[in-house]
Amino acid sequence: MPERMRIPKPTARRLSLYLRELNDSIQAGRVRISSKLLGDALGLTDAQVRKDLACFGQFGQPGVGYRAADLCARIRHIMGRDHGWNMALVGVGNIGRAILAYHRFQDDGFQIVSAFDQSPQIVGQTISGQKVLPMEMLPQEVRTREIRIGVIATPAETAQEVADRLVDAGVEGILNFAPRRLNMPPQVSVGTVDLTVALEQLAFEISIVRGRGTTEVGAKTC
Amino acid sequence: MPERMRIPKPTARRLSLYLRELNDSIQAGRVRISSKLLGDALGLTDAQVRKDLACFGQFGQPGVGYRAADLCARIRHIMGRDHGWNMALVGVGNIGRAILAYHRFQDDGFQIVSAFDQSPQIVGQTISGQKVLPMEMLPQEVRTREIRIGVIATPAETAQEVADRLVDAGVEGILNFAPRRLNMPPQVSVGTVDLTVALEQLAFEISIVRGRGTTEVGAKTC
DNA sequence: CTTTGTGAAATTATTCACAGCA
DNA sequence: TGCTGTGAATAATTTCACAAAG
Repeated sequence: MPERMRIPKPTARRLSLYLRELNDSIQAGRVRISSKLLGDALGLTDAQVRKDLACFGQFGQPGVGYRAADLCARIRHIMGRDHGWNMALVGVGNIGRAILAYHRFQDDGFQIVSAFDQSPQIVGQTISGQKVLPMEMLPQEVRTREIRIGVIATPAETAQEVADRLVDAGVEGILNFAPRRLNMPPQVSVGTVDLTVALEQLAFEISIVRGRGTTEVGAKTC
Repeated sequence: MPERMRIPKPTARRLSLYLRELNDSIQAGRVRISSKLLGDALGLTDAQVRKDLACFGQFGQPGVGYRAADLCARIRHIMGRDHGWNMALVGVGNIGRAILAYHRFQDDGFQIVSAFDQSPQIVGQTISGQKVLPMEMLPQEVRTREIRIGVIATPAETAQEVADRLVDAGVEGILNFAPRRLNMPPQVSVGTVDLTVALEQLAFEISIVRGRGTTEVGAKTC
């Protein structure tokens, strides 16, 4: 078997789903699991699951399936989930507060260890156990607390500036909740959670499902 | 030019981004806009932008570009954004409260008009101006308030059941914040916002960018 | 008989490149 | 010249289908 390869982006997205389903299955007492079973639970074909897993080597047994615990540990390691990730939150408004209060993150090994806000009214308050710090302390906090991920929960207008400051401070990745595309150097990874986009996509799908199968102007078969 | 066609899923995702950028550009006083300009702002090629827009007919002028206001109106209509969408929120915990407080939704034409919770402790409270109702009132509210979208912000365990009740009540689409795949009839559209998946993808990308370009076991060139 | 791993085929999406219009 | 619309080429992803292994 060859050695180096590139993981398709869709595969990377699904990895997270495999991990969750695997955890649930193990919790439920399952010891072995087949690509069919995994796929059915997630709405994927068995072939898809096998192709995805094959990216990381071969640890299934023909005729038997995968050992759930092994597979799970393997994927956890691949995804860097076998250790914790310290995160800094910037922007303690509505969304920021929800993120601070959302303890599932902690359970999953992602911990917000520092929170920042630009507003003097908010700095100094303690919210969900986090004392909100002024932006000036960002570089120092990233260094001393080994923060690797920045979470942006500011309005769109300040998102790019905050992102730049996070990168300067040394984070390796950014999770962006602001409805704005971030311009970042390629060595910094960016993930986006955009509620408006999610809603608009949904509205679009609904509009298509019902009534006009397309637009009324008509266009070619793309 | 032919008449019916199917919109590629990636195109549907980008439509939302075009709309936002177009709004910003118009706000900034721009009257005409080219595929190059739009693409640069969003990190896409000009060809990509043109191909996407071509799905809905042709309204660009060679040598000139698109009339920003026209294009914007066109996309708004296509996406069903030329009218409001009434939504029901189910689950008024951390995430639910954040969604209620997130007034950007309202600005964008998506309005939460009813909120529900299973817990007797929460039912009856007024949160961000919404009186929380018991689940029993769901069908009636969906009917009388013309609710078309259900937003699920419950724990994973109850998400499927809530989804079923929303569908029974008559919603056409569901926005799911619970970390669980929903099994739905095909005529109901589902959008998912999954924070853990977003974070894990980010962690995965970071792990790959630095150090090992792949896993140490090595696999084939997928 | 079941299920993996995987080439080969099919499908889907993106980029190229250029004719034609302003 | 600048820019759209689009067929043709390319690239990426998924599905098929089957040999080999338990």
